[in-house]
Amino acid sequence: MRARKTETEIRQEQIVQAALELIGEQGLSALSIAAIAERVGIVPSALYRHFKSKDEVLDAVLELLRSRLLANVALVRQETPEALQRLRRLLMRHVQMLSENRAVPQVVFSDAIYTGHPERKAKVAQMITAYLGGIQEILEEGKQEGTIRRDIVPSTAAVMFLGMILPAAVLWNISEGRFDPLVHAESAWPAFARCIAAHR
Amino acid sequence: MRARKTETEIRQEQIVQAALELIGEQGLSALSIAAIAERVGIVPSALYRHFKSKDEVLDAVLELLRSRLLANVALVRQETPEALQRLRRLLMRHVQMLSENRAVPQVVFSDAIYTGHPERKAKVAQMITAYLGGIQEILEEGKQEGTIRRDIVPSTAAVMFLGMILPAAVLWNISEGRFDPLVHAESAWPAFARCIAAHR
DNA sequence: TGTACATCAGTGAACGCGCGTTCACTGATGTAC
DNA sequence: TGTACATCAGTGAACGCGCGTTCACTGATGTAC
Repeated sequence: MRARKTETEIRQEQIVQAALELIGEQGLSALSIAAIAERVGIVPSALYRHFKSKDEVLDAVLELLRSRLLANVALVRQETPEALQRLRRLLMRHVQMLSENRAVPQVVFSDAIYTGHPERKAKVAQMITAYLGGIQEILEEGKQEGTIRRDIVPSTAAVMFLGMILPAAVLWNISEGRFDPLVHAESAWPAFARCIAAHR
Repeated sequence: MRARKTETEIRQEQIVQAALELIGEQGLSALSIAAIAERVGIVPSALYRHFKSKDEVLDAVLELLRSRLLANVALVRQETPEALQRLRRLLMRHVQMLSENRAVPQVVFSDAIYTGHPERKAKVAQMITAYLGGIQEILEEGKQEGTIRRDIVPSTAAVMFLGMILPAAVLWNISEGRFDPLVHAESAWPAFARCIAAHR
């Protein structure tokens, strides 16, 4: 059966979305042009009408993840002015993003996306650095407000913040969903907050 | 040039070691039988005198990593009796292990080692669970000693402990070594310790 | 309103490369006599 | 001490499979007249 003819722009979105889902389900290493095409409902060679190569698809996937990741930081800044509240919400948002989008950690962790592509590795590095930068900024502001301890080093605390998310993502992935990142985040947050909050 | 004939037992060790190094340098997805053989100094087909398949090599690599990882926990228990000191040393040991052995995170994070191999995924899961279990035990004992806060949930704190290591490993990897896990660990530890230590 | 034409996404066959794996053969090493 | 033999690790050629990619052709869709 011949697939309905569809504009390139729409097909590109469908392709990136399909790739994202497949990465989340089976990991990046199992991602193939054939699988993407099948999910979109076209034949593998038809995909090349919309992307020049598999690499271009991966770049587009990366770009989508980047925008979603950084959107969370901006969103949280708008939601509430207080540093600790912002971080708490960011944590919850991020953890929720995980369950909706298993692809995030799969891509960040994957070596396949890097090897032989230094510029792509740099892009992921930049993406994570930007995210950490956002967290650091919130921490800095909190220090000035007086809600965050003075002796907290923002760059360290930002990485520790990631430490509530990354291991949870790994465990969730490896335990076939038995480990619940949301439960962990809710349990870890009070300890983390106590750790960085100024004494009342 | 023909390679010197060598006992299977020795060659197996060489092969596993070579695989471990290659994974650390280039990632699991770039690991090939040809590359392993070249590093050992034999021809690809000769590798099959010592291992039945690439999967068997990977299993052996995994087993080696498992034993090294868990050895750290046992070692630290012997070194010192006090819970906080044990954790501190475990952290330092683990971080140092990272710099000597980039393969650890590469394997744990890789999806390629799992896809289509549920029993191997289970093995990694078990390996991480055992490691976390060791940390939990130390925490439990610390609570009984009175050096660790009563309201700390050991399972949560154990995952947070991993949170000082995993993100550091990712950042180290992605930043091409610019981010230093050891520096991070030393900066993060006081905050973590304050977070879980009982008030004096 | 109807017809001819241009555009471009979809198709299936085929190609080529990388890579794990097999196999018949080689030759080094240790052992039996 | 010397010779014949068994064992088994090493070799290179070849195979087959998966997968990304190309290409000539098809046919749906929208536009010009």
